[in-house]
Amino acid sequence: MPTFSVDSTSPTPIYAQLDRSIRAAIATGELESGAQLPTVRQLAVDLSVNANTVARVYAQLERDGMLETRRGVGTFVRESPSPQASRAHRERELGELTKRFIGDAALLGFTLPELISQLRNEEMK
Amino acid sequence: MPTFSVDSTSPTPIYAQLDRSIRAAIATGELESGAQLPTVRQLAVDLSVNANTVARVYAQLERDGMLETRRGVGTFVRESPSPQASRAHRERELGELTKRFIGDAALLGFTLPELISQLRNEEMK
DNA sequence: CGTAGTGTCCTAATGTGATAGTACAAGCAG
DNA sequence: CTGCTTGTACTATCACATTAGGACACTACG
Repeated sequence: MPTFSVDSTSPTPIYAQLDRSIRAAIATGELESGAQLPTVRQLAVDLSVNANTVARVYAQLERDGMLETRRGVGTFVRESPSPQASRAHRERELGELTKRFIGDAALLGFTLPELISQLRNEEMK
Repeated sequence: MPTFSVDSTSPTPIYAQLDRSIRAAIATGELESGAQLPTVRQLAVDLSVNANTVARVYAQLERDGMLETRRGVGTFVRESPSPQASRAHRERELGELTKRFIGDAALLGFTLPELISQLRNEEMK
């Protein structure tokens, strides 16, 4: 059972935090293909947020092809959640993402080795 | 002349992004003690943001003791902003950055180990 | 003095995020 | 079928973020 977390005091909207949490959980393998996510109502209780907020995140992730929902059954991780774009395109996008990540973290005073160990921590979760 | 940046398409409120940018600039020494910040109106133009939004961030940072404002003169970095106070803030921001990085990369189909090796490559440059 | 530049304050309007509550639709087990 | 659980849809309400525009207070400078 995955454990998502949101911070209701953060200026970042709850839906955005939950969206990233779920994407990250899938990316790290914490949520495997076909795994069932908590029900809308259950996750709402666990996170102390409104069920509508959870439902909208699930709906958005389904629109994005990450999840598959079956009415009356539950919500599951899709088999092939990553639609393959061209390799070159993906590499280029990743490069930009990485550059931005490093830049933002550098503004906070973090160095590259610290970022790597941070990702390792995520890997261990 | 520090260069702050905000992303109006991000779900994170502009005021929060700007707040973070300024704190980061001070924390990293990019903005030294006593340095003058851009004027409220000028920064608003630079960032394509409303002057009220900038003014409120400045006011908030002054309440937090980071800045000092002098009417009719400008806004300046306070002499001794405590570096310890920003540590928890930095850790939290790094957590959000990391989660976002992983989530965005997941959209491209990249997994955590791939991200780590990507950062390793950057390290070698 | 007058002027320009600065921060501050105010109102109004719009859009979004989050909530509560209710109701409906689809699947499964008895 | 009945009952339960699931996702979905809708209204209404509240709070906040952002914008526009204007007005005011203070300071430096000629």
